[in-house]
Amino acid sequence: MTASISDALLDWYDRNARALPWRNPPGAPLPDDAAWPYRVWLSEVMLQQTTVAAVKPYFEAFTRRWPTVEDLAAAPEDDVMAAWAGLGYYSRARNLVKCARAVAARGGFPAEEAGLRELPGLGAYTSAAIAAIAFGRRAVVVDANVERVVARLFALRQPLPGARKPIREKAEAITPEMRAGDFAQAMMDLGSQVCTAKAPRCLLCPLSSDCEGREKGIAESLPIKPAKKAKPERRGTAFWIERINGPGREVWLVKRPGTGMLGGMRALPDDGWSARDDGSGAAPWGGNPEGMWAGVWEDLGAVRHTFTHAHLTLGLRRAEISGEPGGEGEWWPIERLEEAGLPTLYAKAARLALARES
DNA sequence: TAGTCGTGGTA
DNA sequence: TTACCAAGACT
Repeated sequence: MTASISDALLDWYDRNARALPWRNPPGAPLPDDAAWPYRVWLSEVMLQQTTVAAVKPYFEAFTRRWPTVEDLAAAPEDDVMAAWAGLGYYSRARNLVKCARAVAARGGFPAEEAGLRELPGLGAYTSAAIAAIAFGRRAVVVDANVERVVARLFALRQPLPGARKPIREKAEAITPEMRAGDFAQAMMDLGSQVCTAKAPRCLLCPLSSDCEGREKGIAESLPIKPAKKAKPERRGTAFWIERINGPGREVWLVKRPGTGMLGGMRALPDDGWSARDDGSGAAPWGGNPEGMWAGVWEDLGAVRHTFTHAHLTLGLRRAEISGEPGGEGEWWPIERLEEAGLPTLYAKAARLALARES
């Protein structure tokens, strides 16, 4: 019975696999290409908590700019962070560089799940996925799609996260010896296109005749998840400091601390807002906005942004100065602001500031 | 274990 | 508009 589940799923995958830039066609031998594990690894890291549609342009840009893991290992971390801007979860980008350098130093990716698991940014899911997809190893690959499909297939009513252990056991039981990589990707394709979180399309499902959840009429309600906490509302202020330099204008950018929210990313200076606290309203280099440059501030309005665990209303104030703002930072030509790699929050603020200009 | 950490699409 | 959520890792 368990063997027939993987057979039915692989048959479905052979006919319905999505064509993706990082994907080997179903049933095809592993590519004999030194960059193949690199491309699998890069795609898997990018796909962590991130949709296929969002990843595609970043994957194309990264592989065009850094075709091999050695190229990425040699890149300045700042360049990689800037290239990652907009994709979110920026600790992934920091770990990406660490991992690339570790892999380049050891002469390639480990082919076994245990070796992969020791690399920065590779947890249980990603190491299993790379072992199976890039190297053809039998590995039990469990992501949110697999959790959903398995919970429904076996009518597992226990709520998450407690259900993780029985889910893993069931996933282990249906993972085939051969084509484990295709099987993993088939489970994820099924979860994203057929066995979806809302309104599963059981009529199209190759496993519907095996599905206990469907039989019992509870598939759509599974897996049971804990209620989410409400996001707090936060307020903060960012500062758009501009100067004229020759023919062009420049804006003062800072770099955020390496850890925490938007860690390591370029940003506008702000008043110290965080997911836990409102900002002070004061500029970071000392004094309140009415002090040092009394009267020079122009109120540009505010942008809204939602993070994983907070809503933020970020007010924006503008000043044009001739000296230096003080503190660490750099003047950045506004003409080339796209290249600064601002995360989306500050990209929104920049659009607001520039919409008010000229 | 539970909290932290982005973003954009969708209903 | 709001709430959910997507190929999770780390602490």
